[in-house]
This record gives sequence, C-alpha cells and structure tokens, in this order.
Amino acid sequence: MTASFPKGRTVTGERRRAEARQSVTMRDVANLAGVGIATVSRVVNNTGSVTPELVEKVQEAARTLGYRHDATASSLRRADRRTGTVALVLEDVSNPFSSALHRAVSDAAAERGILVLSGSSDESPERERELVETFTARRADGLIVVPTGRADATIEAARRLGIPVVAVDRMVRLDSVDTVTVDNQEGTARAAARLRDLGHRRVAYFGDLATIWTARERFTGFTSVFPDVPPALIRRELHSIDAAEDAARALLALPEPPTAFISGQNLITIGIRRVLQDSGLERRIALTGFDDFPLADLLSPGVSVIAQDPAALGAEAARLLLSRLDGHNGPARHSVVPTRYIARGSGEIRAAAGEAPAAAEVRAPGR
Amino acid sequence: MTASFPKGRTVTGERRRAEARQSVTMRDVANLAGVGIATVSRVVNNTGSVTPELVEKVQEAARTLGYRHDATASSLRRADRRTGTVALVLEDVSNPFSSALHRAVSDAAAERGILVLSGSSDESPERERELVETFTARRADGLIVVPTGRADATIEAARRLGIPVVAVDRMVRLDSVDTVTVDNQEGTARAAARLRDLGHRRVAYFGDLATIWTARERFTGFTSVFPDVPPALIRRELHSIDAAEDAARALLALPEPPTAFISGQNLITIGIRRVLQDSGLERRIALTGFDDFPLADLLSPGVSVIAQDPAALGAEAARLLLSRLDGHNGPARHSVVPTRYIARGSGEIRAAAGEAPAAAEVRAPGR
DNA sequence: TTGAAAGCGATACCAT
DNA sequence: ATGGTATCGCTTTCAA
Repeated sequence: MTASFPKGRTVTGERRRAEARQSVTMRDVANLAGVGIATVSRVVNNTGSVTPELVEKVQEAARTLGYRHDATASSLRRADRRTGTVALVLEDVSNPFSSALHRAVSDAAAERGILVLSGSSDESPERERELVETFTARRADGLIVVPTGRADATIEAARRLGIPVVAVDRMVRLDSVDTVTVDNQEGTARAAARLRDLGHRRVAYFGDLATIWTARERFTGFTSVFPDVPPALIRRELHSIDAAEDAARALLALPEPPTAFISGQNLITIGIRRVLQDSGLERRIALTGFDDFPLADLLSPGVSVIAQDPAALGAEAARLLLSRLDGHNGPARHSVVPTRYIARGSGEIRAAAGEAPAAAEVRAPGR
Repeated sequence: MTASFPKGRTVTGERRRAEARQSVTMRDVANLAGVGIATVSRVVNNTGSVTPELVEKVQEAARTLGYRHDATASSLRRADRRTGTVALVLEDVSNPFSSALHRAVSDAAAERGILVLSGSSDESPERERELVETFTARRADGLIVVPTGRADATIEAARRLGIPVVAVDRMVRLDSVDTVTVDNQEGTARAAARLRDLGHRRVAYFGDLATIWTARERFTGFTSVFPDVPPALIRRELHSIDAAEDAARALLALPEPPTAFISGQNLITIGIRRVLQDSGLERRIALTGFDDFPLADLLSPGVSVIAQDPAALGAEAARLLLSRLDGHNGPARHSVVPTRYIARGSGEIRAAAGEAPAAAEVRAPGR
C-alpha cells in the first residue's frame, strides 16, 4: 500500500510480466516490503544480519506475492558458481545395479539439498561423452560416472573445467579422479576356489564385454584358480540373456560338458540358469554368478552369487564427491568395497555327483 | 592480435579469471575472433545469419580457447526462459517399475537434448513437496510425477508457476494436469474372473496402502468379481515383502485357508509366493499378482501376473509433457495404457484340485 | 550482416 | 544494519 511509486523501469518490467506470465522477482518483493533488494537477498538466503522487523516484513511480502527463489540466477552471480546439482552417468538407469547405485547417490545428495541429473550411456563412449558435455554445460557441480571402456578423454575434459569426477564400479587411472570399485578378482577367485574344492575340474566361464573393466578383472580372478581350462569352456563378450542362453546351450551339447558354470554378470547368470532349467540340469550342474539379483533365493535350488553392494558403492562415491565439493584437494583416492559370497545351493553342487547337497546345508538367508 | 585494446572493465574481468580459474566466456571468444559478442552468440546457437567466414573465425577461437557454453546463463536471458530440463518425481528410483519408467522418460527427453532431474518421494507427501519445490526453484521446464496420496496442493503450486505437470501411474483430478494410468480395475477384474472360472471361491486379496490410487482401483476391480469374500481374506495396507509374508502365513493358518491369492503389487506377490513355497503349497494354491517382475517365469510354477508396461507409461507421459512444452494448450488429457495377463502357471491352478495343470498348457513366453 | 547496449534475477561489494 | 550498484554469462533488441 505505502510502497513508493514505481520507477519507470519497474513499470516496464511489470508490463512484460503481465504479458509473459513472468515470475515474481526479488525486486518485486523489495518494492512491496519497502526495502532494498539486497535486504531481500539477505533474508532469503539467511545471510548477513537483518532486523527481525524487516525480516518479517520481507517474508510477508514474499508470501503475498508468491515469490519463488530462482536458483539458476542465484548461482550465476554467486561467487562459487555452485548450482547445487551433481550428475550421474550410469550404464542404464533401469537396471537393478545402476538404479540401486542411483538411489544411494540421490539420498546422499538430497541430505545436502543437492539435486541429481542422470543419464544412461548404454556402454557407448560416444553417448557418454554427449552426456558429460550436456551435464557440464548445465554446470553440474560434480560428476559421478560408471565409465565405459574409453572414458578417459571425456573425464579429463570435465576435470579441466575444474569439475570433480568420481569413477564408480570401474577403475580409471587418472590423477585426481577418485574411484570406488569392488574386489572383482578376489570375489571371483573365492567362488572359483569353492567350486574347485567341490571337485569341479571342467568349469565354464561366461563373461561380459572385455571393454568393461570389471569383466576383465573377474575373468582374471577366474583364471587365477583355473589356469588350464580348455578354451572351449570360456565365453566372453556376452552382454544379454539371449547371448548367454545360446552359449550355454552350445556348451551343454559338447561331448564333455562342463560340470559347473561361473557367470561374470547378472543377465548371463539368468540365461545360464534358464537353459539349465530347460534341460532339467539345475541340480546337477553347479552355477555361481557375479552380482546378486532379486529372487535368486526363490528359485530351486537358489542361485549362489558373489554379491556386490551397489548402494554401498553409490554412498561411497557420493561421499568422495561431496568431500571434493567441500574443498578437499588431496590426490586421487581409491576405495574398494568388499563382495560377499552368498551360498544358496547352486554353487554348492558337487562335481560328478548325482545328488544335490542336502537342502538344509546350503540354505542361506534371503536378500 | 588486432583486437582492440581492452577496456578497463575487461582487464578487471581477466584478472579475476586468472585468480578463480573462471571459465572462458563468449566475450573472450569474441575478443580473440575480433568480432562482437552477439556474433559469437549467433554462431554458437546457430541462429540469425553470419558470414561463413566469421563463423569459421569464431569456431576457431572457441576451439583454441576451449570455450564451453553456459546453458545456465543462456536460459536466464533467453526469452522463453527454458532450461532444457524436466523433473521426475518417482516413488523410488531404485524399484523396477520406477526405474523402467525413468528410463523411458529419459530416452524421450534425451532425443530432444533435454535432461532429467529425478528424486524419490517414498510415498511421503512432505518429501514430494520438497522435491517439487527444489525442482521448480531449479527452473525445470516441466514435471512428471507419480503422485502420492495428497499431491494436489503441490501440483497446483507448480501449475501456478506455469510449469506443465503430467501425473503418471496414478490419477489426479485437476484441470490442466494430464494423466497416464493403466486399466487397474479392468486388469484385476479379468484376473479375478479367471480364478473364479477355475472354481475358486475363497480368494484372498492382498493390497497396498489405501492412500495409493492404484491400490484402491485394483481392489475395486477385485470386489467387482468377488463381492462377498469374507473380510478375513482381505488384507490391505501391505507395503513390504515382510508384511505380505506375515499376512500370508496368518491366512494359511486359518481353519479354512484361501484356495487362491490375488496380490495388488510386486513385493506382496513375492512375499506370498515365498510363504507358499516354504509351505510346499505353490502348486496347490493359486496366485496372481499385479505387475510383472523379473524371473517370475523362472520360478516353478511360473507366477502369473497382470503385467503393466512401465516403459509405455513413461513414454506416454513424456509425449504429453513434451507436447505441452511445444505449446499445446488444450484441456487435460487422460491416457490409459492397457495391461496384459501373462499366464505362467500359478494363476491357472484349479480350486480344490490336487494336481497342477499340465505344464505345456500354461506355459507362456517370458517377459 | 554486424556490434553496442540493455537487461534476465540474483549476489556481493561498498558506502552510508 | 541497509541500500545502491556493478556484475555473472548470455540473448535480444536496435542501429548502423
């Protein structure tokens, strides 16, 4: 009511607003409250010191005008240029591993009022580059990425812009890039050793694309225990259920089929299991998979796995990134999250024996 | 080289840049290329008309300086104020339904160079409100939300800011809010009728929280076929595997246990199945679940479901939102995506009969 | 076709 | 404690 008469410029502004359904700005609030725009900024950001009286007046004005702070404009002028967003490049937001990781990052970010942008690379370095470029153009404060095989250039580009980057799930050898991975070699080796101890000698290994770091690591873990497995029992470059099914069927048709399978990945495990089940062999041929999956315990026999903890990976990645955003400036850190073997039956089947082990012995708690 | 002598202001700017590791701006590119900043803008945005010669010069300068466009500043000044981001409020980014939907939205957005912000409400209206507030503060161009029970105020707030909103999976009765849902009632009714036709009379219904619109719809579909089921066989407000397990155990302990279960949701289905399996009843008591889940076909017998297509939901939601962003201004539209019954065995078990149906008869293609 | 200048909405000095 | 004002990096008139 008693607000001073608007200046010419403001009149123009208000005309435009009416036309374009523009939003309420700090200037509008300042005018209504009869204070300077700087004071409004102080109240909104709760910085500096403002008389309680004025605080009230400003808040009142903001309320009646329906003022909404513009984080975009704010970050543009702010000294640190922070946008309060981090970007997450996953292989595929819809797969269980990725989305569990996503959730953990999201939670850690939300705790600090940080938003997360995400996208799926589908293992394409090209797509990954596009994503990182768009994210940096949107001025994300930091980047968490599950790097494709050739992510180095992309990541270095982001680093050059001064944006902290954390690589998760897969190793990247770059200074100043923190990494979070699991003990792929060790986990696979332990599972392989277990099968060896059960008498298995003809153990097939089915792995994912060799461009994927984890796939190479797991394979290395396998060969450390079974260095002399015939090449016919080794299949790599498997990236879908169907591919795994075909490969499994082929091996079962061999004159000397394997007595056990180790799978380097979820979808492969499922494909192998499907074929075993179709052939009625799920209780005679052992199967151990890397990475747990829902319902693995409901199948009969349950599927034994080397379980990773994607939520832990995500939480750790977020922790590392946030510490960088908080100013930490040390050399690259490399966290390794342990895996856990879960015995459910399929990985406890003895070689050559006709009978499955007693159910009670192999039963493990669900997930 | 021949660029005009920098003015005082520019000198200051360059000093700051050196100190703060600031990024390269259009002004820098303009200076190096010896053109006006407006020309750089035209080249970068590929708008207006610029001499091929100058285009080349500008691009050259941008390249050598490592110029990166700032989408944030761009949208601030741009007439339409578009930020090129849409926000997605899911129940939980890590659950399969949500993440499949997420992926579909993400893909549709990516096709137009639009980024997606996402968050999990965990069914909390409070959390949902926070998310929407943060998203609108970040000036998302549009909103796709799986609304919690009391989302109306939140959504209207966004609408008042002129931000298009699409509600997905659950109905919201607000003008100017497009919705995309599935035929929950019909799908459930069809599955129920099927059980009735198999002779079932004592059919238990396990549903999710009644605050969730889909839970109410599905229950309505069930009662339309079984209006007289004893209350003891009806359990609602089930929101976890554990809750479902407890409830299922309780019903099986009844003097007259149900001969069939209908589950209103994934986790419930899994809980029920686990209990049935623990009791060795999975071939004697029928089970049909709403919403498909991975490996449902690998169990034995396979779990019959009323399958939704979350990807289709997401794609349709994205389509509606993008059309609004393209200026479409008609009244609210309401898309309904059909469900599909998938017979895998568990929903084909006859009442009171001891034997399961022949495997061949009920076998259905996987997912 | 091109460039100068006026903002977009907000923050951060610098006086008061 | 408060307000005026110069930017933040960019787009968009408006003249030239």
